[in-house]
Amino acid sequence: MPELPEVETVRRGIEPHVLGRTIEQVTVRERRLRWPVPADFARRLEGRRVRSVERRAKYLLLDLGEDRLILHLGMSGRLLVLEPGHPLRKHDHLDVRLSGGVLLRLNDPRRFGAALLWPRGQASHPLLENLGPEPFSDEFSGEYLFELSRGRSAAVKNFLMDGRVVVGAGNIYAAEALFRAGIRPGRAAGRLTRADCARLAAAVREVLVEAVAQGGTTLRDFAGADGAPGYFRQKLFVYGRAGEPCLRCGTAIKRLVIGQRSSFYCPGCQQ
DNA sequence: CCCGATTCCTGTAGGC
DNA sequence: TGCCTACAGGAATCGG
Repeated sequence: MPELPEVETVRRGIEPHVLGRTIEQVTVRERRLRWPVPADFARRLEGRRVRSVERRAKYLLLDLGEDRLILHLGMSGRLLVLEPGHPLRKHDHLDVRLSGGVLLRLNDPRRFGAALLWPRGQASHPLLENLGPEPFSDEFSGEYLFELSRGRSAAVKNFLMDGRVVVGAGNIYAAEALFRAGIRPGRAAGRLTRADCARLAAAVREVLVEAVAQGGTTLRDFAGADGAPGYFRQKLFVYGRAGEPCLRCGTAIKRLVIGQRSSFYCPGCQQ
């Protein structure tokens, strides 16, 4: 389930292999991703040089000059760096062959991912224009969370996972950040105190930094560009641990459904 | 604007 | 062994 740390891990994994290289051939085997891959996708990529590899929220952005390539891994997407001619596997939807014998391959069983183009002439892209701040930016702070959450009745976990509030936190890291901040996931966002928000903003940054350092979290599907799993799973305090003792206080971790998603928390550590 | 429910999709796990 | 169902979830979209 690629959240910010997983996408950043993929970005770091592909950057040294694709930066500065020229796209020689593009193969689209399946256009039906989250949105259809544009009909002229291959034509607009071929011959372009990769000028930068960046990440915004959970999107990968490759600057190709005339266009920026937007890639999203959905929840089962993998972006692998391979050698040309690597055997095809099921759900290998997209191949980008670059100079120097590099093959960038998108595999995505659930097809929630996306491969789109953002023409240079357009100032913004609809998918990117309403995104909130990056969690590591100065804009994202306890005070920011406090002000934005006033009057909001939504559960703080949903608030945290709302990309208009802050980007990058999905189900796993929202749960872990709330644990570290000592806040129950079902609490109304508007009832958080200033101190709660300060701890929460710090916890979000902390958990994401640590997860990036571990190469992300692999539960089942996720792999970096080299196919290796992430190791943050070993550092999860609550996610997926319903019924198990809290690593901090020993109380049994509880699971409840918030916003149609499993949520996990420690009744002892979180109020 | 805000919020909750629904929707897309396939692999996997659990029940019988 | 095989069939069925529930579940996993990023995030757009829709209805209230």
